[in-house]
Amino acid sequence: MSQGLGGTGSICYHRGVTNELPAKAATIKDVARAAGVSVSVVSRVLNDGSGPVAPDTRERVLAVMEQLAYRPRSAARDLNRATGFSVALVVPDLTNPLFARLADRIVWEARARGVHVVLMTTQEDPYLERELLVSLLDRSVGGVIAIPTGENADHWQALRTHGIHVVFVSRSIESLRGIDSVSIRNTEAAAAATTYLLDRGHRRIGLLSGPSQTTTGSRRLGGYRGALGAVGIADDPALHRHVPFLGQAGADAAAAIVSLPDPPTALIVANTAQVQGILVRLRALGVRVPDDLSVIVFDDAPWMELVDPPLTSVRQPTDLMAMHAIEILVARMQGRAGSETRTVEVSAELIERGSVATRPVAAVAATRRGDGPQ
Amino acid sequence: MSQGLGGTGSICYHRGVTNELPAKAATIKDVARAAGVSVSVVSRVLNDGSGPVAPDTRERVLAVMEQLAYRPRSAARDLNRATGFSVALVVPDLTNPLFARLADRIVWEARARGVHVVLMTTQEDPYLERELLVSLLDRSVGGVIAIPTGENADHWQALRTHGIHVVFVSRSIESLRGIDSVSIRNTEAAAAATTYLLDRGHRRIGLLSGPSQTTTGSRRLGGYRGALGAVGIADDPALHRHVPFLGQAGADAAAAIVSLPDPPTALIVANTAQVQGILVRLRALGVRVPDDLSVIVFDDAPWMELVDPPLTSVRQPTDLMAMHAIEILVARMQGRAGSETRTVEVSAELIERGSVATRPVAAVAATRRGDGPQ
DNA sequence: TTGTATGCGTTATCAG
DNA sequence: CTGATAACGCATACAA
Repeated sequence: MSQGLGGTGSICYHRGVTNELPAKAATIKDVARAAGVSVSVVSRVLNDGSGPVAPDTRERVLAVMEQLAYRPRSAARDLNRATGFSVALVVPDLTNPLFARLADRIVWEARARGVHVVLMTTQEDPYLERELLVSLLDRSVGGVIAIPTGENADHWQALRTHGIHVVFVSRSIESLRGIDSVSIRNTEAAAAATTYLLDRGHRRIGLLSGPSQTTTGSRRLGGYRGALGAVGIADDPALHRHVPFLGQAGADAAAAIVSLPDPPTALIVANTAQVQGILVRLRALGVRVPDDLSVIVFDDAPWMELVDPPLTSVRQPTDLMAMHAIEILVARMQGRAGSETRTVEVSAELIERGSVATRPVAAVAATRRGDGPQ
Repeated sequence: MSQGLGGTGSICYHRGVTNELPAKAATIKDVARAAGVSVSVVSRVLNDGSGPVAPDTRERVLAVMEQLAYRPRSAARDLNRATGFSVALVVPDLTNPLFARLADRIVWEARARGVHVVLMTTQEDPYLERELLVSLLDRSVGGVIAIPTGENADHWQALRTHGIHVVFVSRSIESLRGIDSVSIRNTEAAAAATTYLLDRGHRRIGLLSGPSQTTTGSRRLGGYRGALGAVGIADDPALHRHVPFLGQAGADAAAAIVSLPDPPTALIVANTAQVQGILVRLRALGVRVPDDLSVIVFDDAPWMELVDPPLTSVRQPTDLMAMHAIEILVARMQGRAGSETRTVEVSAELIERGSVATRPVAAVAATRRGDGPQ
């Protein structure tokens, strides 16, 4: 199945040139002296609008800073402010392409605003998450953008009490009113995916969602139920499973559902972290997609057009979400942004590919609103 | 092809409960007063081995800290040290699964050692990279782990001159001796992949690698050439392309190579960032894999077993690389780790799946070493 | 417009 | 074992 490459030993140490010694960095005082001014003046040219500085003086100071390769020390500046100007990004893990994309864009947007991002991963573990939140109490960051596990409501509150702003992305915590959040319209997205399947003749539709304590888990279930109810289909509990994000519970649930006495003809995989595992299991089970089972997955990824069949998916506007999140957070850190909490919801998009088949069912309700493929 | 979900407007603001006011955090002085001791004592219990403290005194102080929810302020601590104890992680982008995995593991390993990691992405842009490196001169971090673009050798040096340690991962910079690095054995891995194809009867083998100024680009080409030369095959320049990491140059190059008068029967995609695009293009061109063209890709990803056919790939031990990188960096930041630079090279692994066909070529050299599938 | 002095929270150096 | 006190590098009232 696999073979090692490049020899037997897996590690090799190689000794090379010697490291050189560090030099002593210039301080604001050095600059002041070299420029023949006081530290206050230097400080003022550093923070542009903080006070009057004669044009030529500024020029001179700037030159000296350049020549001395002076860089203001962040630790010293932060000591005066209430908190640092960095933000923490707390995500479950980076192996999930959705989270990786979100992180990528958030880092990008943050850089554009001059703020550093310290990255932390919870691995979906509430205990680990709690530790991370506690470590953030050192005020090294001025705010946090997070995809929360769903637990630790008290610790999230504690952060805010300590003056550290919080913005939830993708998921949020229901019991925690008063925290800004950015996400897709989960209810509507799930409802639309369900309706899409209904429109194509499917009547028994399965749903694999995230844990019920996450908003993505509960709301997507809500949307699914709503769409089903709208056409008078009773919710069959056997067709739905809340599965954890990690582990193979998703695959197991998929296997269980397709082996039901009266199996579904379509399946919505609303647990982003589980689509890989579920698809692999379905394949192993010999379930043909879409002939035996139509499939729609959350969320979209580049490889989905390469698999057989190409996957129909719900794509989330990660760029937009990242932008809103960082924008809100920075606004809060700078004191602007009003006192009311902001809840931004953006639309997801259904990407039609080949994993959904049309069922030749008796009578497809002809009274459905016309939101089919364009 | 796609449809919006959840209504027309894409954004929706929702006003909710009011944010509450931040409280003033306790300082070491507050703790000292409340515990009836001096700040020195509190400082000592904070940094465990820094001085003698009576057992019961410690107990009392600890209790007060707990009760006051005291958290030492990082900015203040850092002001004394030479640099902060965080590290920066500089990667091209997180949409590349390899880099995302690396980042995930590095963050994990870092947390285990109590160090924060600030994430930065270069988007493969040398100018952007330079800006980032300059911003690091504020000594907010004590070290950097990076996948360098290949340029900015001077700026990397500058960092070290300012006392900030650097460890390269995956790629390194040839001209920069004296910087620690961790990577796979690129030459050997590429040679092994090439040999694997040779063993299966392929004689015209194409290679799509990264830019020549990156070590992954140059060394993989070296390994490929070496393997070819070892069996007396002349290197045909038409079969090899250095392509940038971003953009569709990879797809274009693939298209060009397969439409050659005498096209290759196998292709090694050694540019990790380009495999998606190249595969999509090949499919669009109607090139059947592996019937028309055998394919081996760097690096492995979970979805590769889902595509048709499942992709044979070279997997990199990201966990191991992450561990070595952070270990070396932390060692340097703590002053341990000798003066000679460390170059760690780990083995990659060939994952055999279905994208390589055996060619019924006249005479497959029977004198090859037996490193076939196990 | 510029300089002086003080504070930010912690660590480290000493003397008790 | 404990407690003053001086850095650490920068920002900022306030005085000149």
